[in-house]
Parts: sequence; C-alpha cells; structure tokens
Amino acid sequence: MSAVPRTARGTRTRAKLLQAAETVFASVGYHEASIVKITEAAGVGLGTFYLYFDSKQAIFDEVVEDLNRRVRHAMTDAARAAGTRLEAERAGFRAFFKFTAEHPALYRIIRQAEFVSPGALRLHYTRIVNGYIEGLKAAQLSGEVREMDPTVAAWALMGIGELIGMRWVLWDEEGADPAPGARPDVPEEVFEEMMQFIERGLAPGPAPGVGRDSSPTQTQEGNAP
Amino acid sequence: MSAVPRTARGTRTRAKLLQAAETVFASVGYHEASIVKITEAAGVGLGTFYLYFDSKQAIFDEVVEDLNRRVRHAMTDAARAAGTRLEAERAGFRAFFKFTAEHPALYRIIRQAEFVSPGALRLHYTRIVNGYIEGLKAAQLSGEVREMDPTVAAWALMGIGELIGMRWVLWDEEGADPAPGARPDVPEEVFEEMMQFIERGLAPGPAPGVGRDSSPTQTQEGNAP
Amino acid sequence: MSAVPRTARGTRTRAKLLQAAETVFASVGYHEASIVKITEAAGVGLGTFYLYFDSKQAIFDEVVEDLNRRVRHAMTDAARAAGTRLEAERAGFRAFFKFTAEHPALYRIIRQAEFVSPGALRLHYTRIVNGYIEGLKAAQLSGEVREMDPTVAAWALMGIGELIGMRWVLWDEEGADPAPGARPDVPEEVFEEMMQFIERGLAPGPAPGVGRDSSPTQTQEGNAP
Amino acid sequence: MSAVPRTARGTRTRAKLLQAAETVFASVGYHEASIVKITEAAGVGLGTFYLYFDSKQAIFDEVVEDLNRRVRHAMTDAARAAGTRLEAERAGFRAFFKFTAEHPALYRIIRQAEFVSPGALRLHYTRIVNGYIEGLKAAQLSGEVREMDPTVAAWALMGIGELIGMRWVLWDEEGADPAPGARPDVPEEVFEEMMQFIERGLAPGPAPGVGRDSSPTQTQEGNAP
DNA sequence: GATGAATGAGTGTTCATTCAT
DNA sequence: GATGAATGAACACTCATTCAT
Repeated sequence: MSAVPRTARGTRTRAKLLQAAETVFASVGYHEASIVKITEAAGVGLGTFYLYFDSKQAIFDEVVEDLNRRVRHAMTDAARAAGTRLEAERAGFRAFFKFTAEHPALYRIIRQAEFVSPGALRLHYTRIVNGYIEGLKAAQLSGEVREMDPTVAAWALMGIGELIGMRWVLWDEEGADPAPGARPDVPEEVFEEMMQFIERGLAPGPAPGVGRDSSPTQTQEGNAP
Repeated sequence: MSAVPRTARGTRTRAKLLQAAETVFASVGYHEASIVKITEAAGVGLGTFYLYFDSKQAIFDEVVEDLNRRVRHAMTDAARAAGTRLEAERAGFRAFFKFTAEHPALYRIIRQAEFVSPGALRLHYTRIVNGYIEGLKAAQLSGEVREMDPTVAAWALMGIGELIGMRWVLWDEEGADPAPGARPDVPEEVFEEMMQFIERGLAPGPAPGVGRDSSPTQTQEGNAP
Repeated sequence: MSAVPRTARGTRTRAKLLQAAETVFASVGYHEASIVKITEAAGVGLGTFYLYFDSKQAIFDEVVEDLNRRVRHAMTDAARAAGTRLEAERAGFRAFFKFTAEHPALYRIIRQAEFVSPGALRLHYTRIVNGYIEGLKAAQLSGEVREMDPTVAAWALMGIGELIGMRWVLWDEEGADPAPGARPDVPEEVFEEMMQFIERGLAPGPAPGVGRDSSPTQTQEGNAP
Repeated sequence: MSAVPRTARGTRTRAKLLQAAETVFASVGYHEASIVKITEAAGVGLGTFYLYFDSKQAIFDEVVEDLNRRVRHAMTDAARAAGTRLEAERAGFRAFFKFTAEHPALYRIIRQAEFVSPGALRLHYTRIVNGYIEGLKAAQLSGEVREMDPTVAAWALMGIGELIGMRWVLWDEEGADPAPGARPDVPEEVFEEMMQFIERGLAPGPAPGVGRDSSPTQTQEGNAP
C-alpha cells in the first residue's frame, strides 16, 4: 500500500521519484523503464518506491496527470496574459510548443498511454480539448469565431498542435532525436503558416467555396468509401 | 535467420502470421503481444514464427509497413476516383476514416512505434504527409489552394485527421473501446464541420483578419522531412 | 548487472550459488546445467542467480578460476611442507590427485572449457604449468634436475598428471563414473611407477641411450610423417 | 530409423555428412553445432540427415570413431616404417602431432565427449593406450624398456603427447587459435626435449636417485581399462 | 523512513526431430 | 533418395513486487 508522505523528507523523496519517472519514461518508454532505473535516477533505494506508489502503472498515471496539469496551466497562463482572442490563441500555441520542447516526456509518454493507461490518455486529451472548447465558445459569443461545432474545431486544433509539434519540436531534420535540452521551438515561419491556417478555418464570414453551396452543415449522408 | 517461403504452403503460413500479428498488436499492444499469442492466433506452432520472421521487432516493422501501404492506397484510390480537388480531399479523408475503423491496428500500432521502432513511425507519417504535399502543390498550381507552405498544411491536415479519427472512430461515447467490428464511422456532421474548417483554411482569397496584415507569409523551403 | 553482495546474507547466497554451480557443472556438464538446476541445488530462487552473476558463462568462469586457485594452493601447500625437491614433487602430485578425487569438477569442467571459455582454459593450464616451471628452474639451479627446457618438462608433467588422474581417479574399472565421494585415490603402485618415470626423465646424468648419440638437442630436422 | 545407404549416391551423401560433421564439431563444438549447420556444410537438405543418422549423438560417436581409427592408423603406419623401437616411438609421436595439426577436430571433439558420449571418450583413449602398451611390452621383452608397468607408462606417454600437442599445435603464441590449416607442427627443439624426457623415463638401468632404493616397483596386472 | 535481497512468472528465441511431398 | 515446413520442449534472462532488517 502506498502512503502519503508524513514528513518533509518523505515529501521530498516522493517528488524525486516523480521527477525521475518523468525523465525515465520519456527517455526509454514505459516498458523499458524499470523501477530500478527510476529509483536509481531518483537516488533512492528500490524498496522506497513502494512506499509512495502502488505500482509502476500508478506512478505512470500520476506523471501523466502532472504533465497534463502543467501543460494546461502553461497554456492558460499564456492565454490569460493576451489581449484579443487571436492573441490568446497564438500565445496558447506558443506555450504548448515551448512546453513540448522542454518536456518531450509529454508526447512520448502520452503516445504510449494508449495501452498502458487508456483512461489517462483520454483524460489528457479531453481536458485540453475542453479548454479549447471554452475559449472557442466565448469567441463565438463575441463573434470572433464563426458558428461551428466548437468540439470539432477543438479536436482539429489539438491535432494540428500535436503533429506540428511532433514534426518540428521533437524531430530534427534527419528524423533523429535531438540532444536533450537542444530541442528547437517551432520555426517562426511554420508557426505563422499554421496560425494563418487556423485563423482562416475559424474566421466568420462566407465560406470561400466558389462553385459550391456554402451552407455549412448536413448536406451529405452517403459514406462514399 | 528468417527465410522467404519457398512453397505455397509456406507463403500461406507467413501471411497468416502477418495477419495474426496485426490483430494481436492492435488488441493488446506490442509489449503484451507475445509470440505465443501471435502463433496461436495464426494457428501455427511457436517455432514456425521464426521460420519467417527474425524477431518480434521484425514482424512489427513489417506490419507497420503493410498497414502504411494499405492506408495510402486506400486514400489515393479514393482520391483518384474523385473529380475536383475538393472531392478528392473529401474522398481521401473518408477513406482514411474508413480504414481506421476497419483497421484500428493502424492507430494503436503507430502510437506505440515511438519506442518500438522509431524509424517505422517516422516513415509512416512522412509517407502520408508526402502524399498530402503532392496533392496540395498540384492544387496550388491550379489556384484551388492559396499560396502557403504545403508542408505545414500537410502536417496540419494529418493532425486533424489523426485526432478527429481518434476521437470519433476509436473512442465510443464513454471513452471505452467499442467491440471490434462495431466501430462507427465519423458522424456526418462532424465530417462536414471538419471539411469546412479545412476548406476555409486552404482557400485562396484575403485573410479574414480585421486589424491584421493579411498578406500570407510565404517561407517555402525544402523542409519536407 | 551482477553485484557484489552488500550484506552477510548476500555473501552467503553467492557462495551457495558458486558451490552449487561447481557440483552441477561437474555432474551434468556446462550445457546440460541450467540456471534452474543450479539455483535449485543452491536452494535459492531463480532470479537470485542474476543478483550475483551476469550470466551462465560468468559463473562458469568464476568456478574455473576458483578451482584453479584451490588446486594450486593445495599443490603448493603440500610441496612447501616437503623437504627435498623430490619430496616436494611427490607431495604436489599427491595433492593434485587428492584434489581431483575430491573435486572431479576440476577435470570435467576444464575439459569443457575448450569451447565454453577458451580463455579460462588456457589460464588454468598456464598457471599450473608456471608453478611447475618455477619449481623446475629452482631444482636446475641446485643440480637436482638436468639442464632441459623447463617449459617442455612442465607441460609433460602436466600431461602425465592429467591422464593418470583421469584414468585412475575419475574412471572406475568398468569405465563408469564412481559414486560421488567414493572416488579412490591413485593406487600406490601406480603412483610409484609414475614417479619413477618422472624422476628418471628429469634426473641429471648421461642419457641412457645405448647405441645412440647422446647429445641432447638439435639433431634431427626432417618431419618424418 | 537411419539406414545404410543402398546406392552409390547414398554412400556419397553419407560421407559428405560425416565430413561436414567433423568440420562443424571442430569449429564450433558439439553444442553449437546444429543439424542445420551440418547439412548446410554438407550441401544437403535438412531432412536428409535423418536418412543416415539416428541423432546428433549418433553422428558424433561415428565421427569420434572415425578420427580414432585414422589417428591410430597414422601412428602405427609411421611406427611400422621405422627400424628401431626408439625410431618407431619418435615416428609415432610425430605422426600424432601431424594428425593433430591437420585434424584439430580430434582434440576439440574428444575434450567435449566427456559429457556428450562418455563411452566414446574412453574407447578413444584406451584404444590408443593399448597400442602404446603393446609396443612397450615388446620393447620390454627385447630389453629396450625397463621393467615397469606398461599401462602406467602408456598413460604417461598419452598425457605427454596430449598436452604437448595442445600447447604447441593447437595454441599459438598468444593463446589464440591459429587460422585453420596454418597450424604449425611442434617445434623441433620441443620435440627433441620431449623425446629425451621419455627416453630417460623408459630406459633400463639403475634409477638415478641418490639416497633411494632403486629397485623398480613392479605391479604388473591387467589394468588396461 | 529507507533499503536491497529474494522471488518466480513470463518472455523471446533455439533446435533436434518428424513427416508430407 | 531427398527435401524443408512444422513443431514444442527447453533455456537464459528480466523485472515488478514483497518483506525482513
């Protein structure tokens, strides 16, 4: 049975383990990460691990939870400081990429969660998406974003951020992993192009289709396979 | 050393193993998938596996390769049958979601590849992205898509497809895995909203920003990974 | 990675494993000796093995090293207690046969080392031979042994001891393995004959050849096959 | 069930397998030698092996038998061509070392036989030793060899040949294995020293011991194993 | 609170042997 | 006579977890 630490020393030990687990999970993945590696990275004895966590799963979930909380705070903090909705959006994405560069664990861990902890995976995405949805709804009320299903838009934004981040933050030009700490941010031009794409996708006004009926919904039903 | 089968029987056995591996990897993930599970699913003896594959890694790579080839064919076949660029795009996305529904292995396996076979992961994404890039470049020449960096657009599209697919094809409403074979396609309204978003993002014409400079930033350079 | 034990309990466990390995290697040979057999013989869990040894090879090498050290100590201790060179030699051989009888593992393990651990094999022989060489050189200085290449003599002595030991200590009359613990020593008459042979081979004085040129070296060069 | 070949083709196939087995056993040892390796070396199909041999053990025994027969023939042929007893002995040893250089399989295989096929091991040694015994007995009758137990002398000779051969034929100066085919013969000086040692050990005449009783202990009895 | 020795179920992989063709 | 696909028992080794100190 794991326990909540009862002393300051215990609190420190627990934090060291959590930090070590993030690092180890990020660098070798969940399955290659052994408790021994984590405790060695944390500088504590093997048995100490089970004083604070019930299992490898449990610390994984907690790492995911932790990263999720931190990335959301980073994003909302950045957005809050911005003036317009547009600026908030840009600030949010910038914060997201910055966090990704600083915490590659986020990506790498999340992508493994599919089988390790499906619940944690879904919670992670849903929470971030919910943040987008809130922002989009507010922007729709003020007319800055067109009338569309904010949930769909939110998942689209999430996807854009995810793959742009993966491509430009986590991969180097050769497709190899950059040295830790040397991860570049998304290049400015790429960021700009991405924001243009998003802005146009969300902007109010007539659909740009030329020879097309522009009524936005429910026109088609056959699944052309 | 694995070998290429020299008889029809051998060819059949190898194919059974590949099929079984796709199923097993998709349902329990790479690490939980044991060779025993795969051979049992294939209905062959354990040792038979090593007649055709050098290792668990090797069959994983081959499954990824195979799925990648099939999803790209599904997408390009669908697109080819379409008339306009717009229809081609829609057809491609539909084919992608359909394939995802029929082969959840694609997603589930790819997301694990990060640590199991990083090379396979990157190859998978870049191949699909390259397909998008080709299409976008052609559409830019004919004026259907605005002047933007097609690589950025391609990764954005990839991300949108990935997360919309994950959310509406792979998850059910409760966030649990639907029964195999019962995976729904992306709901029509969602698909329509998504396409609207993409269309607006790519469409030529002035940027909708009010107080912003609307000249599209153009930083075209070879950054196709 | 194996580790040096940090506690008295660990030290005991490691010693039990080493002892068990000697027994198991001696009775069934390296290849038939499984880690399970060794740990069962040692009365510890399977996984415990890998706490103290990196691999089956590693414990084999250590057993060889250990036996080598012990047989050399047995021989030199016996020889040291003797008065004359001749007595020392006899005492050394007796100690060697006694050790062989008590540790059939020595022979049986060494003979397998050819492929399992060639380095260990050569080290074993070389060390013992070097001991002989030292003794022979000293005896040459005092005139007790004739002027001959001590290295050749040493390997000859080693060979004599090896096969006499194999024949009379390890085999019973039927050529089967005696029950453990019941191994006889080399019979006194055989020992005496062997020593006579060695004494004469090493003794100073004219070569006994009757109708032969008695100059000791370099007379022949053709390799009559 | 293995079978005796009934056709010339079958006879050739069987011989190829035997030859391949000798090579493979010699180069990688019994346990690393797989049937696949042997059949590949022989250039025949895997299944063909079991047409001619019942098991891996069976072919091993036959290889040992074969090598044993050949080394004995090489030795006796060489000895027969010699004039005196002494020359016969020298010729026999030379033939033994030559055979060893050309067929390292002999040593390497024999040393493994301890556990693989104890019967084959003992048969090998006793057959050669019996040859020595015959020669020694004859030489005793003619007075060329002193009255000693010929069995003990024979095993001593066997041991000397075995270790001198191992040291100077099978090992190179660094203790590594020489390239196949490049094995040197025993250097002439070494050979000469060895023969001197043996000659003196066997020669008639008073024992060289100073303060010792020199009557040769004689315990002749049938102890040829 | 902290430790590390101990455990054994589980894994990937090899290979002697069988047998249908 | 010859082949090679198929098999499964067996093995070396890993690691999450427990527990005595």
